[in-house]
Amino acid sequence: MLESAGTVSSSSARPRRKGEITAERILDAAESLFAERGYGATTLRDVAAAVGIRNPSLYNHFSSKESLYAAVLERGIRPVLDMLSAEVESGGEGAGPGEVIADVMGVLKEHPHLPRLVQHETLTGGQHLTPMLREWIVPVFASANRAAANRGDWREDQIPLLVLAMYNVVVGYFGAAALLGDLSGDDLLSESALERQTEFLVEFVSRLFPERAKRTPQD
Amino acid sequence: MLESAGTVSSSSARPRRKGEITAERILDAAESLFAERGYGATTLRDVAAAVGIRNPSLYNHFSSKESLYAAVLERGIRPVLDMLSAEVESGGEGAGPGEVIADVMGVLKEHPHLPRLVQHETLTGGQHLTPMLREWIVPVFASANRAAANRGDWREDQIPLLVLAMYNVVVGYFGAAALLGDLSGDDLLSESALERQTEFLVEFVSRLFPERAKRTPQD
Amino acid sequence: MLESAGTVSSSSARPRRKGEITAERILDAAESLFAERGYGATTLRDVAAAVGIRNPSLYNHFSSKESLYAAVLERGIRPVLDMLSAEVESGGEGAGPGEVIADVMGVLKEHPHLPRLVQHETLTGGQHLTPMLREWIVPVFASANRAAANRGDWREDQIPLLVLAMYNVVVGYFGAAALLGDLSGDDLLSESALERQTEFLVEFVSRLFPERAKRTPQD
Amino acid sequence: MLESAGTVSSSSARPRRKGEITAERILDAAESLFAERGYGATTLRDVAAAVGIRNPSLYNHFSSKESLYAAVLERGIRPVLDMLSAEVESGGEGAGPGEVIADVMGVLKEHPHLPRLVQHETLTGGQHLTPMLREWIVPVFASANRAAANRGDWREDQIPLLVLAMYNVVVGYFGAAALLGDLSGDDLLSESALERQTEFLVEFVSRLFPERAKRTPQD
DNA sequence: GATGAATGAGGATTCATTCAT
DNA sequence: AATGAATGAATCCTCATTCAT
Repeated sequence: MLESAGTVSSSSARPRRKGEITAERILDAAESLFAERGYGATTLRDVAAAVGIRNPSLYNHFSSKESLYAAVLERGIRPVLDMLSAEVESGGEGAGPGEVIADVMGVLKEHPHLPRLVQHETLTGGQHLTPMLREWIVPVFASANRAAANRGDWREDQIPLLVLAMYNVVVGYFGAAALLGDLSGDDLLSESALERQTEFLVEFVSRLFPERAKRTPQD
Repeated sequence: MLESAGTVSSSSARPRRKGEITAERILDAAESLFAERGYGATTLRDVAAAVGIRNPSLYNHFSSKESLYAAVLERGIRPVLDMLSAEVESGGEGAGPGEVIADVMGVLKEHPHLPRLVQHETLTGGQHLTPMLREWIVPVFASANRAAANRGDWREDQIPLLVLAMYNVVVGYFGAAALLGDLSGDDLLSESALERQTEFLVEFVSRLFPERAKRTPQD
Repeated sequence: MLESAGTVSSSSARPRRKGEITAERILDAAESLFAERGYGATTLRDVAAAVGIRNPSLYNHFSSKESLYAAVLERGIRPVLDMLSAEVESGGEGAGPGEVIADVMGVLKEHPHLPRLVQHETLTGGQHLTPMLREWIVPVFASANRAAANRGDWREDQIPLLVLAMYNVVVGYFGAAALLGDLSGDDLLSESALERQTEFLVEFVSRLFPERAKRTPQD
Repeated sequence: MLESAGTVSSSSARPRRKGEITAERILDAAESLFAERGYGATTLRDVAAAVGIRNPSLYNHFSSKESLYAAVLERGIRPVLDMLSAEVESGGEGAGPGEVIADVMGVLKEHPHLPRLVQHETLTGGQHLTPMLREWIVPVFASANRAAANRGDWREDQIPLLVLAMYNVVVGYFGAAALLGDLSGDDLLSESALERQTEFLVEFVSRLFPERAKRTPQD
């Protein structure tokens, strides 16, 4: 998931300075812990311990807990937004909802902490979302609404609810993974489980937008 | 359990003692704050302040933060479980998915903090869920699975994912209300918004289980 | 030790009112706890719990923790002082050190908490000893010094140290009972153990004041 | 272990780091306060104040109040045990009871808080004594018993009581010092007072084991 | 006489943060 | 870049005490 931070001494293509790599390791640890416990319940001591350094050393890389959190969100959310932007820019024409879902799942599979991170943030009102990130949410939602509206299958005033529902289905799966995994013994984040979920989601949207053909002819 | 706190003035069947009413107010405040911030990020000082008492007075009613949290979960989740149990006991025959959804939304409308509470709990792995509550989750999930399987519309191995998806759609709406309300200006928890969401959900499930008749040829 | 507080309804010679008996029970519980833990580490909640009442009810009988403590000391120390006074008043002539020791042990046997109580008090500098009690200590010590000096067996400047030593031997036995009992399994406060200790003490002092006859002839 | 803290100025063999010296000062302050008030009645705030640091800084050196207490006991009791062990190892042959007493007093003179510390601990049942320390008590007592039994002056079943008595005489002196000093104006812990007490104790034991020659006819 | 409720003061402990080294 | 030490603020919780009932 995180190419083993092990010995970096060796010759890497781009030689990272030690500090740089430490910052990265801090971000990794913080991402995991913030995702698990949320901002308020995560302590910098735990982050430092996970990295293997002492508490104050974090301040050599991030100026405060808030800024570390912002950096984690930034780094985590960026690729998703990039993907969605690309999707949007391409007009969303080629890609049906199934393809979009599959693409999203592809990105999330590589960043499995992100959805929980976002859910924590969402639950608490998104107070820590940087303004920049907040600015992204509205247009992404809007373009998703437009895309969905294009399908023509739903009443216009239900479109936002539908988008929200899809968001919750996708993101909620990751959020529930810990508890359900604990209760059932299955690992919902395993390679195969994620594949099954992706397949399920494609089927899921295909039922919600049944007549894909309908859209393109006259559009 | 919480007959609308409305007029406390006089002729009540069971005269509440002062402490009882305070305990209830503590539960109310705690429910709201725990729902907003989660267990770890909620401070007893804030709970006390919301009730209008001093911090140590909480301990006249609850022996610890944990026990207060347990009481909040207990009180909040009980009615939902009761409703679901009733639904299950009635064999689930009469009620189609739409009706169940509508019933669930009816209960949640009265306990709008509950879903966020449960989402926080879910995200953090449910460590604070009392064993009693954990015991409930599995059978409820199982019976939901059975009910969904009866519809015959989905591949068997997709049924649990479908149930989870429905759970996330229903619960996620409440969880996102704060952030979206903040961004869009709409109050997703208003009477009308909840009605719209309920209506949407009925439509939503009707698309996922399209041919209701199909199931009960001989029933 | 405390004639079973059980049902008091019955006709006692002196009919105690309920409150009176409660105060006594409070003193009993407090004596035991103060002896065990000392003043600072004993909580009124524990005292109340031992009596079977709620914390604030103590204030119907004693105006504060300090005054309860004073009452415990007062009640406990009084009989010892009385005995010692009597011993002193009788001129100390008839009684040899052995008899005095035996008498002291006889009293302490009935008040086994007292020595620990006094030791706690002594260790912390006796700040809580009521002035009245402090006033007693000096003359009792003085008369003990005189009695010991009369024996003529010790250098005069060693007399106070000798008295102190005897005091420590007698009182220390009770103080060590808890720990030694725990380590060895024996109950140092059992009837038989106390008898053995008394016998030992008589022997002990007889060695320290070997020539008892010496004193009386010409005195 | 505690090479007289005297001049810290400069040329010390092992250069102490600042933290090390602070930890030592914390131990000193804690030893004094625990000895004065016992574990329960001593607050970390007072310890910190005595050291001249703020309360939470203690946690940079000791992980909890309990562990600080354990460290105090450990550091304080160690030298006494070492001395007693040496005494025991040397077979106890050469040294008569008087010499042992004098040696013990020599050590305690350097650690005048220790006896009170131990008395507090003893009074409350020794709950805080680390298991390691508890393990020491039994063998030390046993070897003292053997040594005393060797003298042949006492009935065998009185030996343990005799050892306990001697322990109480020695330790009790320090415990009573505060109160008696307060009442009489003398400082029982002054150099001269301790010398007088040592001299007294030698005399004291010589009376309890009068005929030293008796033991070693053939030795 | 007893108690439920309330509370100011304080107790141990944690946390984010700073700073000299 | 890392850390040991220090700390103000805050956290959960306890305690002695009060007061209305």
